Amino acid sequence: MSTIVRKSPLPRYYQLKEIMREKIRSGEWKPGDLIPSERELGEQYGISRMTARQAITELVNEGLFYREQGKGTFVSRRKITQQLIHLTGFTEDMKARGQQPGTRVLSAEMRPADEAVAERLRIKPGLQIFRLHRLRLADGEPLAIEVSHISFIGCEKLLEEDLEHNSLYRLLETKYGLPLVEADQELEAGLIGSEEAQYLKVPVGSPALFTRRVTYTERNQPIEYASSVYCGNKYVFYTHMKREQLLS
Amino acid sequence: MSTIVRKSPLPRYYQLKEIMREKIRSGEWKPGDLIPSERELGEQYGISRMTARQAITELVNEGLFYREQGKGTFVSRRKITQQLIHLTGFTEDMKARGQQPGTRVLSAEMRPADEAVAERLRIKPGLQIFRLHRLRLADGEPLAIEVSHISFIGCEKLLEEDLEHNSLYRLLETKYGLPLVEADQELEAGLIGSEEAQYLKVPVGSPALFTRRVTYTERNQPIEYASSVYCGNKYVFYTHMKREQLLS
DNA sequence: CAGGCACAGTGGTATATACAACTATCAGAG
DNA sequence: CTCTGATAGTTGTATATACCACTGTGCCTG
Repeated sequence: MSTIVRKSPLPRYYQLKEIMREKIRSGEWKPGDLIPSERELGEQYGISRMTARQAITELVNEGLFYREQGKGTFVSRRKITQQLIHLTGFTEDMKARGQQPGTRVLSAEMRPADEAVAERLRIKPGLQIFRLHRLRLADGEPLAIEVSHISFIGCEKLLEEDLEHNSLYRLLETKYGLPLVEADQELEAGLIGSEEAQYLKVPVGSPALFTRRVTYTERNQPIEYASSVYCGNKYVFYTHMKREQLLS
Repeated sequence: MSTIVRKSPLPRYYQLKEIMREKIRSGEWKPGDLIPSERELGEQYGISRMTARQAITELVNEGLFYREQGKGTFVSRRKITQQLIHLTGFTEDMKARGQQPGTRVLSAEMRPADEAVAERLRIKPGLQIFRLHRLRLADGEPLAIEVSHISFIGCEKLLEEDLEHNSLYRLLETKYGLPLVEADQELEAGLIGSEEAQYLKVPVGSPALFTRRVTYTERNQPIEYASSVYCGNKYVFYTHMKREQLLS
């Protein structure tokens, strides 16, 4: 069992968060399970109840747990609430769900934008853009196919990146200085086609969730148009909605 | 100035949250402003630093404040256009899309909550709840089937409402005084089953978009659990996402 | 003048403690 | 049998305290 140490550079509540995340990932704690009480966790790891409580509270906020007064704290059945109104890439999304993201690059190339893509990226058709075709895995299993079209000055440098082990979004934001501010996304139900069926290892005609997303950097500049096909029976999209703004 | 009292039924940190919200609403605290320190707030309102900190932490989580270590806590600069994902019922949703909503009530009854529903509504299994089964039309064409489970004190009065010509959400908010504040929704791709196929007039095995939604009224009290099946080829779900950003 | 250091103020982490509110269970009274 | 009350265990709220990490200021030294 992992232990929590004083000397570690990381705070104790953070260490406990990671330990509990791992218990979910590994399946030791399953959805609906009652987890040990705050006092129990504190005692078990040699930290105070309030510190354990802080770790739990943050995971509750992230949607991994829910509490019921007088009864205890439980592992969520739905995995995410708040977090997903936030724009996340596949990598971040999977981590938030407690699954291990994986990627296989099927192709990466520069090529001219066709009309549909050009319109979404607000560029002229025929301009050279970076096109990335990836198979996405969760815990090693094929989950989705994603085609990204990226357009910015110098985007051909992406050809030299290792996109199997790096998050595209993280790269854009850190190395290329392109903050991803917001995105418009469409979701639609459909059926798996023959080409996708091979990659995803499911029968043709299985349910599929199609998503199309335009991601914007600063000044509402479109930078990516991505279209994905998720296996319908392996992926649930979560969203959180608010009725009215708290502030006028 | 408002004060925080011990006798109040509401917790102190909650009272302070409301006070600070009001300061933002009223313009006393403007975006970018430095707010008083945790110690200062505690002293000012006669509560401990940790209690003040809890109030601030929750407002940070809600995006109203951001903290900078060593400097202080500031009012967020971000526009409050955050709530781009509006919580809407079917009626409002269709109107926003420029289509004519229609409804056929298939059944409306009181009956005991099964385990799955009870958990989502955070009530005990077996409690009597209102169950509404509706076929939803857009411009006269069948679009979706929706089953709503509603639980609040006096919900049996809904049996007498005309729910073919009134929006359920509007009724709850206006007549029953139950504001619908937010909702968690799941979306998943699937296939149309035989029963649904008849109502929706599409072949069995057509693509379908399944949604499950828990709607909350004040104080995070779940009030409705609705599960819907949309014809996959007639409905697209739109969402707008923002990236969580460190403002500084 | 330039650089460095001390200091005060801020949020960040952590503990110990106490009681309230709520839930489930069980024993006992009626 | 049913109802009541006691009880133990849970999360929820609240306090007091302590020290750490980081930031800005300004004084002091070189």
